[in-house]
This record gives sequence, C-alpha cells and structure tokens, in this order.
Amino acid sequence: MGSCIIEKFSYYGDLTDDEKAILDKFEDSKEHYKAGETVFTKGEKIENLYIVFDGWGYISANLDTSLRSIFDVRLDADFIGIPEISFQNHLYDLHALTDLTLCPFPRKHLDDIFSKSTRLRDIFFLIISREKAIANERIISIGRRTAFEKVAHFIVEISLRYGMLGMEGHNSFNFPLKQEHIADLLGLSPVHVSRAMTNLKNNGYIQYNRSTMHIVDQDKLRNLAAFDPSFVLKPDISFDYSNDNVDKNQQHA
Amino acid sequence: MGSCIIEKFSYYGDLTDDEKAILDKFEDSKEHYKAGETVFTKGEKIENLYIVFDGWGYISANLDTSLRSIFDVRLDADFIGIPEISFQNHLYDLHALTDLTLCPFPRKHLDDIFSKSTRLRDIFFLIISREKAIANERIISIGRRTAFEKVAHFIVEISLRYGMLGMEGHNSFNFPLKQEHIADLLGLSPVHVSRAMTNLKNNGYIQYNRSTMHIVDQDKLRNLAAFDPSFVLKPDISFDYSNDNVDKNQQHA
DNA sequence: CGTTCGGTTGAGCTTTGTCAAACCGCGTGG
DNA sequence: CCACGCGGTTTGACAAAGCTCAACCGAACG
Repeated sequence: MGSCIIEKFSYYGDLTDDEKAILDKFEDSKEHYKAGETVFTKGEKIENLYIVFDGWGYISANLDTSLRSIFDVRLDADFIGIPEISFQNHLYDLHALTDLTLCPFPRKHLDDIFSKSTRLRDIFFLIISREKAIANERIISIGRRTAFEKVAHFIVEISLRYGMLGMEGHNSFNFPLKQEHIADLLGLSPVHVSRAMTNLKNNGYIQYNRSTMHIVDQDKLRNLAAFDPSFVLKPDISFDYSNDNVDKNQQHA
Repeated sequence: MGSCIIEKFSYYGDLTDDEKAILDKFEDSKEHYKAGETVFTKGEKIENLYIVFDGWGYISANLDTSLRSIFDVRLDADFIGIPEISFQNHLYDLHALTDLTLCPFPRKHLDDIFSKSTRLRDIFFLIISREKAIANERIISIGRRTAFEKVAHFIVEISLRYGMLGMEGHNSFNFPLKQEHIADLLGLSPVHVSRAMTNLKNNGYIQYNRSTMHIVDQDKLRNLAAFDPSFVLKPDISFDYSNDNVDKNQQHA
C-alpha cells in the first residue's frame, strides 16, 4: 500500500497491480541518516539492499589513510547493494553526503521478485545494465580524458541521472558534492578539480555556488566532454529476449 | 549432453542433474574467431550472450580514432554480454586477442534459467557481483594508483582470474596482451607500461617474455600493488538470502 | 638476410600533484 | 552589529608523474 519501494520502483516502469502486490510484501520502513554519517562500512554483514528515497550518498573505498576512491554517487531511486548481491559482507563503505533517507529492501524477498514476475526481474537487469554502463563511462573518463573533460563529463552525467529523466537533462540541480568528492570520483586532486571548475565557469559552460549547479549550455558542455548518450537507458523498459522485435526500444539510430 | 555451456557453467559450482537439464536446452555450437578479428562492434544488434570456451578477448570503446579504452579482458569461462543484457544493441566492441572460441548463450532461454532454478540464477548474480567488483578495482587502480602499482595490480588480478582458481593464484601463465593493450586497460601510454614492466622485472617481481608471465614472488607483488583479496569470489557459491547463516561463506575474517 | 612488429630507452615537454597562503561566505558568540 | 573562526575554494610556485617523439633493439618470420 504505497510503500516507498513501490513508489521508487515505478520510476523504472509502470507497474501492474500484480507487480505492486509482489513488492507490497516489503516492509514500508525508512532509515534516516544525517549528512556525513556512515551507513555501512567494508566488512560489515550485509542485511539489506536499499533504494534511495531522498538525498545523496556515495560508495567509497579507502586504500590507506590518505587515499580514497569513490566509485559512485547514489541519488533518488538508485539502488544500493545490487553488485554485492552475492557477498555476505560489504566490500565498500556507504556514506551519507546530505541527509539521506533509504528504503531497505530485504534480500529474502528477492526470490519472489525473480520467480513471480519476469518484468520486475527485467527491471532489475535494466538497473544492473545501467550501472555497469555508468561504471564503464567512469573508466573511460578516469583513464583517457583530461581533467577538464572529466569534470565536464561528470556534470553531464549527473544532470542526466538527476530525477531519472530521459535524455534532456536537467540544467539546474542540487549539487552538494564538495570538490574533494569530485576529486575522489575522477582520480584527481582537489585543487585540480578547482582549476577545472573555475575554468568551466570562466568559459561559460557552467555556473555554480555552494550547493547548486547550473549548466549554461548543455550541447556545448556535452561536446566538450565527448559525451556518448547511448549508455543512458530509458526508464521505459519493454524488451524481451525472443529477438523477434527488432525495432523495439532501439538504442541506436 | 555435455554442451560447452554446461562445462563452463560448472566452473562456478557443481551442477545437479536438474540444473544440467535446464542448461542442456542450449544449442551446443561454438564460434571460432582468429586473433585480431572483431566479434561485434558498438551499435550492432545483440544476438547472444557468450561464454568464453578458449582464448582471450577484450571489450573496448573507441573515443576517437586515436583514443581507445579497454574495459576488461575476457578469459576462459568468463561471460560476455551480461552487463548489456537489457540493451538491444551492443554498447562496446569485442575483439579476439588470441584465437578465440565462444559458446553462444541465446537470450531467449534465460527465462528458463531464472524461473526454474534459483541456484542457476544465483550463479548469474555471483558472476555479476564478481564483474562489478573487478570493475571497481579497476576504477581504484586507474584513479589512485601509480603506473608501477597499476601494472603490478593488474598482473595479480589476471593471475587470480586465470582458470577460476581460489586465492592461490597462478605463478606462471599465458599472457598474450601487448603493452599497448595494458596501456588501454590502465589508462597509461604504451611506453610508460614498458617502463613499469621493465622496472618490475629488474626488481625481481616478475619475469616475462612475449607470451608468458611468471610471478617470482606473489606476496611481494601483491604487497606492492596493495592488493585487496576480498573481492575475489570463490567459485563455490552457497549463499542464501535468509540471513540466518551468518558464518557461511564469509569473505572477511 | 631483410622486414616487420613489438619492446626499450632517452630527451624534452605537458599535465597534474603538492604545499602553502590567501580568500570567501557563513554561522557563532561577544 | 561586528569580529572571529571554520570549512571549503582559489591561487601561485614548484615538483613529480606521465606523455610524446624519435631512435634503436631484438626476436620472429618470410
């Protein structure tokens, strides 16, 4: 009955009543974390998957005391824990960047989802595909783009992920990341992130202040970042595995 | 009846007769590619998943004519295409590095796997988890390690992936990658890879020639690379989602 | 033998990192 | 209301890591 899991799951596709009934077994609880708090750390036992209800989190690993790597940021309706689904213990840390509200998603109900609804299962695979595509783009960024391009690309990525839109992208959005986080996401030093961002600002690509980002010219920014739109999956899934429907939901022209 | 899919799937866990029966529906065909050939390219329609039967392949993207990024290398029993499972068209290219034999894995039979056997489905999730963990380690490497450490870490990774072993790691193995490929995997230039590798050789970490790699001292090399063993999943899966069996298959001490 | 392909080496250059100081907005307490 | 301090950003000077270009080497193969 209107659980937050159903609400957030709906972002990925309209749900039938049957599908809602399957999801409705999940407890409708929320967990709240203050900005800066740690949700879990490496090595802890995995209790749940989560869906982000509100706020920003980030997934990170610490190499030694000084070196940190951030794998990804978790926004509204993003899942947390799917890639760790067959581990018993967390591999990474999850921190709340802003105040963060999560909907726990108990693993023990996953059997139901997978056996009772091929469509819900497909949504799961959609999410997995999407996340792997994002990870691959990050690998390209970190490995082969300049600092300037890395930052530009990341801003475009967030503008697209924000609110699960299609391809248009938000032009103004909440952006609570500190430059230190961007640095750890992109494999840069914080001061170099600063240089890249002031550069983007001075050249008319973006405007920003402490907490909001405004993209002045999406096309110009995407062009600079050599942004490839094909990895962005539309939330409207309607694929099947039969290979008969060649023209359905094409990703490429 | 003894299809290569059953053979390779067995690497991930002993299969019951029921599970084998489900997999036995797959055609037992093999596709052969010569070293250097292209298996598929970005934008092509996705026909199959694959399992590697023999040889090495690599998954890459080209940014422009000069810049290439390699996401991963595909070895014996690795799957190809799982992260793209909800796309209609390929996002990346697959090339044969050596002569390469693949077992096609038609998507239309996936429904059977997921609905008829929770265990086969769990093996799928094991694979997905493992691949995401490998991708995350690559992100750490590219973003936060020195060239020397990147190369060292990559060699350790391959020694562990080779042949789906547990934690021991092979000390001598076939290594057909050119330095150019290592460069594209790790975000380096080919000449810098050369420098790093001769350095590793001169300091007694490794020996190698055109096609084989020998790790002189695993511990020393892992130590240098700050290698974190926790991301390596044992092929013996026996997890469940009930959270009752706290001590089973622990990843951390 | 000569050619080709990949690997190695050196020199100089570019990008990015490091360190330290200055700055800026904002909240707090006097 | 102002001074202060704090956290985060910016700037500058310098150092280091890695890149590019070009020459050279050496094994494999015709």
